[in-house]
Amino acid sequence: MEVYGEGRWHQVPIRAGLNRCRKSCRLRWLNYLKPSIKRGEFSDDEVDLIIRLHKLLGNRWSLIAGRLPGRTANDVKNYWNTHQKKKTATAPFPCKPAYLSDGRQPAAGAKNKNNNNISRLQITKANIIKPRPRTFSSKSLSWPMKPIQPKPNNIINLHHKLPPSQDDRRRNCQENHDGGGGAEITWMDQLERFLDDGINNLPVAADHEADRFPLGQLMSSILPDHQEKSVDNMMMFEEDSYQSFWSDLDICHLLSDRHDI
DNA sequence: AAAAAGAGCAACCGCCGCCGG
DNA sequence: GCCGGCGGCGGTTGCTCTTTT
Repeated sequence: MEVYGEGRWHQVPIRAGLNRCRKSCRLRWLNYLKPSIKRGEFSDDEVDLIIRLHKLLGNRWSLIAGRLPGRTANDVKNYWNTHQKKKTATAPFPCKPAYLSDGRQPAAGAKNKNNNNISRLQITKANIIKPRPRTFSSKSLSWPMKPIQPKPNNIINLHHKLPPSQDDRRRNCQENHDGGGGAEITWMDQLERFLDDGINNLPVAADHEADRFPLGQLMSSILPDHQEKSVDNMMMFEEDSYQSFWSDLDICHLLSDRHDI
């Protein structure tokens, strides 16, 4: 029996006679119809994990959902937008006040053109870094903090520690299968290990200062050539270097680019 | 009981990177 | 190098149900 669906979504609406595009079918399957999807309320453990992962990864819903068996990115996103956003909305950090386009704050109960509550849609936006998945290349790699220019070999080292490509992993598997390779710890293994072992140590309501440690730990675990201390030093260099580090060094891309391998 | 407001969630939209021609 | 098709993602919208007034 031929199978349509994952990998062949364009066939699904045709075969099923549905007046839907491939993307709608895929979304419906992934978010609702897939048998492995877990319904119902989030458990305390799941909520705790979401908070910790969101603290670490930001709005990378698919990545967060990947650590929650049976939960979809949409579930996690909806949960966050409806439950956690309310909680963080009152916190002084990292949220900033919501304003209308004219600079005023929305009046209580104010509606937009779609009759939706403005307070719901323009609720204080968390000041979260939003890295986009991007291929790591010599062109895209930039170093953010001018006072500490990396030595050229730092960049080289960084490249050497990039997550392996699919071809690399295939090669490694083949080599290991052929008896040529040892028990190599892959980049993804390191991330998995960090998430499994280290995530529980992340402070949920940590202040700005405490945020630095797990990131430094993560950095040094992914990029062993960088000493944790130096990573922390770099991050303390500027007031908002925490942001700079994530956005400009694009470590999130390292985390996200290959998570589906 | 009815209207208004709030909340939850599935679906839509636009953008992105990858890949093959 | 360019282009089009594809899968995938995050942000946003709109519908529906529930709660409040």
